[in-house]
Amino acid sequence: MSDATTYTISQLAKEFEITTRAIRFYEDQGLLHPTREGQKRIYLSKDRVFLKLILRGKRLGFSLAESRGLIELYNPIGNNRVQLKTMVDKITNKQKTLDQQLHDIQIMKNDLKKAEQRCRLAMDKFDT
Amino acid sequence: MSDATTYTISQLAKEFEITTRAIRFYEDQGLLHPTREGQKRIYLSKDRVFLKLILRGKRLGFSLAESRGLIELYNPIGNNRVQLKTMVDKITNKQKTLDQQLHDIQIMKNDLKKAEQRCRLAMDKFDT
DNA sequence: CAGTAAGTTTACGTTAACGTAAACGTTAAT
DNA sequence: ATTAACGTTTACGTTAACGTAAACTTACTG
Repeated sequence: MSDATTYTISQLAKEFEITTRAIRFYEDQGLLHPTREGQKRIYLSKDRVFLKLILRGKRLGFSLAESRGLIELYNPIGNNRVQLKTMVDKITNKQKTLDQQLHDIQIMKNDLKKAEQRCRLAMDKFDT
Repeated sequence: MSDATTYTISQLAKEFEITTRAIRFYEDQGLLHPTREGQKRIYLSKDRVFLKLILRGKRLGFSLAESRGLIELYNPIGNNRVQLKTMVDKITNKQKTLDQQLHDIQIMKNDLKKAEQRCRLAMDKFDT
């Protein structure tokens, strides 16, 4: 499970088509925690997973703060009852927004389908 | 089809739980086109539909520019072949990003489910 | 040993999407 | 007549998420 593969900052930048600036910024915001080899940042596969999560979050319109919240759910889990309860609440909330998004997407897909049909009908008339 | 219901800016603001400032801003950006009664803005049901669309877009992380693009799909459709082709392309692109978002949501929902299970397991151990 | 390729820090600039405040005009009620 | 509730325009302020640039180090490469 503990993948020992490491990555440089430019490797990750290339793979995910983002800038190194962005990656360093995510670190500033506490989303990534690369180790150092001298001055240089070394990223573990864990960081790569988190990066994926960040970008997935961005595609869904999440802020970096929200993605940081999601990343924290990957941690070895809080110690006491209260922390666990808080965690479950956070999870439940996220699940609700995801379900809302699912619903929104269905509506939009329907609207787009209708719009597409209108276009195709109008185009057909040109071809007569 | 032509609903004659009209709305004041504060009615819409209250209904959708946004500020009047935001609504005026959307007009500035060319997303809404209320008529005027003297100085005051009067919104038709069409505007209300567009407002819904804007907020739905926001929940999915769309920019106002993107939502404006979506609104334009509701128009009486472009005149010539080229415009129609452009329109269909835009629609196809949006459909792709929506499908990508659907995929992203499935993954996230799965991750959240696992995280929730870990939490519940940890909580069960407290109750023994 | 000069060059260049990849890394670093520091810092100011930029865009989107409003928030906030000032200063003012209607209309209705007290 | 004044206060309240709602509306208007104009304009500066704010936050997030980087972009861009400068100035520098480290490592290899011809």
